[in-house]
Amino acid sequence: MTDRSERRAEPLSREQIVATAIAILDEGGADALTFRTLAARLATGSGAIYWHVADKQTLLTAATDQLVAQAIAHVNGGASPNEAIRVLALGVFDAIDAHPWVGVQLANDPWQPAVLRILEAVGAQVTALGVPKQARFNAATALLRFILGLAGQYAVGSSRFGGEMDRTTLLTEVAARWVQLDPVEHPFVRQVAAELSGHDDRQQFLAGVDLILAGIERSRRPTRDTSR
Amino acid sequence: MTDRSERRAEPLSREQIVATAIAILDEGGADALTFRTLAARLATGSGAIYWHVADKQTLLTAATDQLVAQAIAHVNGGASPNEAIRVLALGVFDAIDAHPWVGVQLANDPWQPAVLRILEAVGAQVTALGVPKQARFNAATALLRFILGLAGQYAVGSSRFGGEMDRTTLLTEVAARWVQLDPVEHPFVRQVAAELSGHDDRQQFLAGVDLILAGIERSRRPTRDTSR
DNA sequence: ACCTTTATGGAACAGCGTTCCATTCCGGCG
DNA sequence: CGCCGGAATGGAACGCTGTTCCATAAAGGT
Repeated sequence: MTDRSERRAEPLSREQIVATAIAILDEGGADALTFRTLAARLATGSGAIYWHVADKQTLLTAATDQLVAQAIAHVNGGASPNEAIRVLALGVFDAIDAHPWVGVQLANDPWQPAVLRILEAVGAQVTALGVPKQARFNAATALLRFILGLAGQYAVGSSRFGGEMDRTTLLTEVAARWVQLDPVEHPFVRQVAAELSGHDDRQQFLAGVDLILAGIERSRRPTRDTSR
Repeated sequence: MTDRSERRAEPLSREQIVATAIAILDEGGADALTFRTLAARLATGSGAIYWHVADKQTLLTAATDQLVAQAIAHVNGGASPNEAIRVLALGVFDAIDAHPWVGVQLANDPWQPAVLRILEAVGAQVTALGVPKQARFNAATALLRFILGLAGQYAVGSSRFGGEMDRTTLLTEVAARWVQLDPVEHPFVRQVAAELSGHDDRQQFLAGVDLILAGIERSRRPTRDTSR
């Protein structure tokens, strides 16, 4: 335009932009982050952001990677591999629980750095478990897919209901919808609805991890398979 | 505007709209479907579609539900529960393989009818497996989450690369990127990259399912857990 | 002193989902 | 038979998005 104010006191930086993006996402969910709200919060124009960040996808990927990295940084305890995997999985779980938009992001781009980070950590523990080399990839990706499946599960809690209700009321509402389903077409879901409202997501998640761990252990010491 | 042509020969219907949406999605991927392209293909205006379909999310949910229903309709064979679960899982796998946008959709909304359908079918087989009542929910959702994790995995193959390359070249490209990673930070992923390009997604998926099935079976006949 | 590079921020653009509304037709009622 | 309310249509318009463009400004090298 006509006159232009002087250059900003504190210059923009990629770190600052990512941090502000995380703050907006935490406050308002996945939909709250736009380049305009971001620019407003940073007291700049949307164009300036593009000098530091290629596009929105890159920004989301960077934000996700940062939180996941924090979440799984403290895993290398001296515990057993099984226990390390539980700690690792719960770390990701808690990160998604605290920042539901991370779940959306993890589910939507399976080869982003954050996912690689999780796969790497899982793979290390699977290796430590003594799983033979050819089976490691399958075992690690099975665990990874289970964790990312959770990510999708949580995606809705924030995006669909806008973070306005907490997890318990959400589950109760879903359970209420499930009981009203057709008993002929959905007997199992109906039956299981009762457990839904009172259950603990964290515990259920851990049970799933243990199920896979049991499967890994069992496949390492094969017994006769009576089911085939 | 001034003059208005007569009413259309064949009236619109929800079924027709969903079918056309599926066709567009199959041809151009998730991004190809807009209410404008849809209206153009139906030879109408975007506004008319809203009389039959509430919004885009509803349309996507309906399209996904239809394909998933087809995919798992023929499962109730007389085979063993384990085998039925494999057939079921592979049915979903193949549906996502044939229509990658279904993967995106399944991953993004965990409580849509299509997901309920899968959970119901899985739950029925888990019940038939003889899993005790309290453990059924965990077992079924573990399988479900694994399948939905796959859904996310496939989401990118279509959305990021626009369906321009097939799965093999995509995997080769990912593998090539993985080998160039920092050996200190990503030893496992680097080591595993070699298996990635030559591997069979379907087989790996089935191996994961078997891993969980083994875990379910093992937890039904508990042995001493040496890992805790 | 100059000119290139880095950096900024606001305007502009194309496209999206959705809403609005004038219009058309059909079925039932007086 | 005439009419009229509501089902259905389709195109314009709205507000918003991610992204691009560009005039500007300071910093840095020579």
